[in-house]
Amino acid sequence: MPDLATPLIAWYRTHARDLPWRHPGFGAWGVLVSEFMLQQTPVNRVIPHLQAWLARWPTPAALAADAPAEAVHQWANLGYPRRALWLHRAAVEIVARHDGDVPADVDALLALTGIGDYTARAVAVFAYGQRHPVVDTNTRRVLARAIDGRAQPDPPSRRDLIAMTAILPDEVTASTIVNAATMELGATVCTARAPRCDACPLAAACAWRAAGYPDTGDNRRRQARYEGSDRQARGAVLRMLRDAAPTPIPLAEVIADWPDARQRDRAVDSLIADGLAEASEGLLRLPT
DNA sequence: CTCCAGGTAC
DNA sequence: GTACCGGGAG
Repeated sequence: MPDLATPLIAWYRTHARDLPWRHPGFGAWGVLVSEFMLQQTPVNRVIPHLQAWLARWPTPAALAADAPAEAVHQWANLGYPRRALWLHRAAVEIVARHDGDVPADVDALLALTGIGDYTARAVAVFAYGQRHPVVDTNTRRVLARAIDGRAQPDPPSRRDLIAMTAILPDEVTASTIVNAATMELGATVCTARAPRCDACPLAAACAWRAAGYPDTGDNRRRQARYEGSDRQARGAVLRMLRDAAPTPIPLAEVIADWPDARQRDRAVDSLIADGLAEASEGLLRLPT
């Protein structure tokens, strides 16, 4: 196994982007909120929303004291609005179970709503300085190329955590940097479509490069089309509720001009099932 | 068309 | 293991 940690650390020192959540003292709550927003959403779209969110709710207790509707409304057009609901639930759980302090223990973090393997370890590592493997889509791609010699990673699995652990230095501070540097490399250099291998600190050690950049196939899931999808319909319903909030909307007026009435009804029902909307007396509103 | 600091529930 | 969940930018 080649040493990837040393070149990653050296590269990160000079190439890391200056992102808000990387500033010392940003705080565990700030890190947690940023990680929720960064789930499937690019950095540049997150930053303004993150700052507005933390200005309004500087602590888990502040968010927990407001209605879920406020969280869904503040989430605006970030996408995957269940994350807003989950973040609110997590804040309530943090107040109930941890006296309002974001827990540092991975298992305690995993027990919070909306937090899985990635987010739990990201908070434990980046907010609390612990040594754990932090594995996101960028990390999986870097490891697939540098170690396995494959163009694209397999679908996420527990093996990813083992693979990442294998390249982490024993020393805690260095392991934190390697976690961040691997994600950063995947986000800015070892990208999915047009990697800049001439600028890569791992070029000398990369198995994919050594093999001549073979096209090893692509086992990733294909994303469903968005145009005309149920997701688009849900987004339209929720946007209407946000724009009207706090005023509820008569059910008969909810995206009344949507071309597919069946799909519109399905969208409303699924939003209610997710807890993102509530219906009563013929009116639809954000969750109270 | 593709991609994106994932997680949940079945 | 698979399906589902937004929206914007390239």
